[in-house]
Amino acid sequence: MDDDAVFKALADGSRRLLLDRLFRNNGQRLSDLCAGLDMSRQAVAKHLGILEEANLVAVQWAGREKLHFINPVPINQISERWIGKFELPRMRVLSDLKASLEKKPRK
Amino acid sequence: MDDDAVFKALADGSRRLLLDRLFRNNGQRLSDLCAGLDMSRQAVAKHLGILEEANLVAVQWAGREKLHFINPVPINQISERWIGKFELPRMRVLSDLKASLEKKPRK
DNA sequence: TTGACATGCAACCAAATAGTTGCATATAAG
DNA sequence: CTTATATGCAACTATTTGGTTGCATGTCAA
Repeated sequence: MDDDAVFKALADGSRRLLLDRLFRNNGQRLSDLCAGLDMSRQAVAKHLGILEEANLVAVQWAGREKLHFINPVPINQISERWIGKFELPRMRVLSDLKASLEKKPRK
Repeated sequence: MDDDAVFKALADGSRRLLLDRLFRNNGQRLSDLCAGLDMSRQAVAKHLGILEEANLVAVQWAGREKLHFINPVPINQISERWIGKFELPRMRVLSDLKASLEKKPRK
């Protein structure tokens, strides 16, 4: 329900990239996710922590390895609750805009 | 196509609130949008500028009044291109997670 | 046990962000 | 014309954020 944490987590490109990677290959370790990322392990760990905090990533320990799994639920919630709000009446809004623009002379 | 600007714009609660307001009542002036917002007019103007930059808000001048209109297109693009990516294979990912968790003993 | 690997924690730093205030400009109204 | 309204621009500030480094802890393997 904390959509603020989700939106903030999604605001960073590195974090979106991490989600992309987990999407392609779920259940990776921290050190796997670091590979080729031009930033330190600790930076990646922080990003993953933020994603975890936003409940976008779930974690499972296996011995000394921390496995990361993507959790699509919060994204679906945003899509359904907030984005859907703008999707559904899309045509109405666009036609309102068109009408408003036509109400005024072009110049 | 600049999804980074859109995500960053959506990351702030005040800006999401402004979009909510425009959704309920499209084509408002800057000073309308300031009402009751516990922040200065200039702060609101900055937020609207960021939304405009991200193409989430379109603007039409009417004399000395600047009217703001919500633009749902970028949100739809995100929803379709990026969020849809996680929505579609939702079941597969969740069952992967379930399988992975069951692979390890609970404790 | 010893050493290598995987991760966590904390302090620190630079850049970006959200907000402020003050002043300028343009339009509408009296 | 004068005044009030609607907005813009710019400088400044505090907080947040994304990143670093150094060191500590825990687990696997030889």
